[in-house]
Amino acid sequence: MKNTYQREERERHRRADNTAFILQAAENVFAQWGYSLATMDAIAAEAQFSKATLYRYFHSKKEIFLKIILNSLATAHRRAVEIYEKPLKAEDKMREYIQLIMSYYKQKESFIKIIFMEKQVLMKIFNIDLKGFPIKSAKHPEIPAEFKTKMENMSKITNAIIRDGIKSGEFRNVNVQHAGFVLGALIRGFHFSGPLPEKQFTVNDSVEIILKFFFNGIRNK
Amino acid sequence: MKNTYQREERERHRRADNTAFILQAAENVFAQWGYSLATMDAIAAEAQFSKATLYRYFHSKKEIFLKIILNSLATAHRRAVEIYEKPLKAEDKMREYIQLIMSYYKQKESFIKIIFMEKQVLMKIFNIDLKGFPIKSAKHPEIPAEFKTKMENMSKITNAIIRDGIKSGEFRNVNVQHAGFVLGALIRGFHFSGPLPEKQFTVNDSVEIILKFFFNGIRNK
Amino acid sequence: MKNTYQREERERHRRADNTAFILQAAENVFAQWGYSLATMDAIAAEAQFSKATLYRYFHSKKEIFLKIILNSLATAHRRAVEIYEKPLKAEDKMREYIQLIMSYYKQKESFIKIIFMEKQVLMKIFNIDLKGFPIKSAKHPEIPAEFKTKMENMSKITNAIIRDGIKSGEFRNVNVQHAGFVLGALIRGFHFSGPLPEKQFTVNDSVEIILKFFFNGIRNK
Amino acid sequence: MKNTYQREERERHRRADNTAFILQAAENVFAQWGYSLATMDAIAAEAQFSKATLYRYFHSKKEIFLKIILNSLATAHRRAVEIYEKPLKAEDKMREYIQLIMSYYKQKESFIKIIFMEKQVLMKIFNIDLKGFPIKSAKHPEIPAEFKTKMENMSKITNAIIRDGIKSGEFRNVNVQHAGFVLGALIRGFHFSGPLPEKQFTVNDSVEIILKFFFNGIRNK
DNA sequence: AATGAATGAGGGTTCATTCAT
DNA sequence: CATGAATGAACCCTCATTCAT
Repeated sequence: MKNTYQREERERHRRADNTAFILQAAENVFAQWGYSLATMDAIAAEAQFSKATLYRYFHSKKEIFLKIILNSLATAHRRAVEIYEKPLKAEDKMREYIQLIMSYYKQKESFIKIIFMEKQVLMKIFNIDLKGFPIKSAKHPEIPAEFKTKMENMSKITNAIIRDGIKSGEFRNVNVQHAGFVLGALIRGFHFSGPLPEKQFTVNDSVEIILKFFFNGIRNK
Repeated sequence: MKNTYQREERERHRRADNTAFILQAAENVFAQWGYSLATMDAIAAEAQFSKATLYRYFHSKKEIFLKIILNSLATAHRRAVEIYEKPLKAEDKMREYIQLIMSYYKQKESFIKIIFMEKQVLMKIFNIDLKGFPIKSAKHPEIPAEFKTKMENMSKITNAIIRDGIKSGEFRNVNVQHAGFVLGALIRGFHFSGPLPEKQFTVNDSVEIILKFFFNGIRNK
Repeated sequence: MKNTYQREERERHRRADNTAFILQAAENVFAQWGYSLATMDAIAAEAQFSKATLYRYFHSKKEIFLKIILNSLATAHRRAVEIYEKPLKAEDKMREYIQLIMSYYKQKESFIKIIFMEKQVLMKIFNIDLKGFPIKSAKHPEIPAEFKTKMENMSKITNAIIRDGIKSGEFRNVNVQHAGFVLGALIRGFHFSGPLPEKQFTVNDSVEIILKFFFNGIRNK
Repeated sequence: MKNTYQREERERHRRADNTAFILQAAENVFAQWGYSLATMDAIAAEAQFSKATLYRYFHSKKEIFLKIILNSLATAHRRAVEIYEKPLKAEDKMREYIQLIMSYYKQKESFIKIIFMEKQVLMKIFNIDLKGFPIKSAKHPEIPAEFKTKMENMSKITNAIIRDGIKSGEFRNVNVQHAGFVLGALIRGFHFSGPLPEKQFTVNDSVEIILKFFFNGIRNK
């Protein structure tokens, strides 16, 4: 009896391990090639598994991609909350927050791209066709909601940091929504800096530049 | 209904330049699907031409894409120069410039996204393989240079406006390179605002928000 | 352990078998249609595989064709050497040699025809463009050399037989190069007898007729 | 009245001229590329006509090819008859005949190839499918007969020359059918000498070598 | 459980042929 | 008559997915 239980336990562990391992391999491949150009062959090779084995752990390429995005968002969100709860003044929270997001973007390159690409592409991945009808038996119909919630929560944290900064007198009494959006835009814009290799700042440099300008502006007083 | 309208549209172009028409159709498709997911079938359908006909006007999918990028850049660059040469003070030049770029991004739909997000694809299109060696008899060998130049010129204009503003005392003595990059990032970031439909600002609102924060910062003095 | 080994062995066999099987099917199709008119669909149908499966075994149509040519030449060459090394007088060696080549031509159906008739195609297959410059990253760059060598070796054997016959006094002191070429031409000419169904000799009849005329000529002395 | 007649005459002339001109252009293209690789675009370019115009003079690529073959055969046949009727001794007739055929082969390269290619390919061109049923409305159902007759007539002339030579005592009393076939094979074999560029004899050299060996054989007496 | 083998459904591209002026 | 424009049908090849062991 105990034997059986242990065996199952072991199995479950192995399965979980393999799942994580494959996801990591897939992440590498997606990061290098983007979604369309990444092939299951490449993922299988990276994971040192056979292609068919991937299908024992995931239903489809889409599902793998989805899992990675959601895992990824969950992690980022968790860390953002941790930062928010630290006993720091707003400026320092914001510094850490920007640092987090920028590293996150850098690390999760390809997914971030897809997220910010056109809705339709994301929806294609989500098995939803463009007229609004689900394509055949959509296997993950509610997932976009989960995705959406996670995304919104991230921006709520940004806004909260700013609001606290205003309350504490560190920041001017700016429109919080606007300021939050501007900060998000700055980070996004720094990340998606185009195909030209010049002007590549390190994460730390980026953070300081963003902060300097976001705090001070350029106007001469 | 849309069909009929498009057919008529095409009729009107009868003896005129189908090239432009196809490019526009392709632009729509690319904007919606990105490069890899866009098919020649889809482009043909959008243009109301047969797939084979596309090949009367362009050698390949790559070439179509390339033409769109370059046309697009050329137009934007021309307008940017016009603005720069207007006799305005820096703040107003900057306002017009931001307005131009934002409308341009909006008009070219999310097509611009591909430039900023699908580096791999872009390199494939430019006949450059990912290990850095050019592949076979590239039919557009100098085009990356042209592309690069255009892109750089755009950022030179941004920098020039800022530099002039500093000289005239309108702006603080900030690092011009950094300021230029921050401004570009702001614009890009505003445009690539992700799949969530909330917080969609009009172009004019966007411009004012960008200006306000870029000029003043959020720090309380 | 032994089981595993045997399984692997079996697998290896099956793979080799399939490869051979596909090559045979392709040979039939090429023989019937020539290179350009032969389609991968036809080869797949002949081999009772799906078209996609062919690409598990070969990279391209070119490669299939190439493999067939080289296999074919290698076999013929091996047999020709065997004959040459037999302890026979020149006339009998020549008889066997002619018989070999004719059966070989017959067995390889009119596939051989492509070698002798579709030079342009052959050069395309060898990744050599028609103006004489090699195209892109040729995957079989040395193969033409291998091919050429094999072809030349065949004619060297012909010449050797004739030279030996002259030395032994069986043949007149003719120009060896010319005689060898004439013999080769006779065999080719017998094989490529045109679309008219008449005058089809059996291999044996062909051999005897060739020998009779090649030895005696038609002049009255 | 006379005007009308002249106009028609002129028209007829021009049409005939254009036809001939296109045929010549097509011949050049076929000669260089073979049947499959030759495109209507290439023929149109060579003829300096538009592609559509070709279709005013011929129904299809096939028909063009067919016309060329038949014209070509007719010409060759006519010249062969002329030679046969010359008051020469058999050896000289044969020399001229071989010369004619070899030059003809050289000049009509690609067609000769097709003629000696597999029956099925030729039949495909003749609009006859492989099960023996004509494909749709075969536009030239009897043409193969015309073709066949011409081919047979050529070999009849060969045989006649040999037969006359035997009668006059110039040649030994060989089997005429065989000798004729051997001669034909020699010529074909010389022509289809494979993809290796070596051993390319001029027509005149070829003729002399063929004659020498065909007359004398290689046996030491 | 794991995997090598197999494939259906497309992808971009070409070309003989027809259409419309 | 001549032709530029248009296209359907096919071609070679790829890849996410399923099958069979």
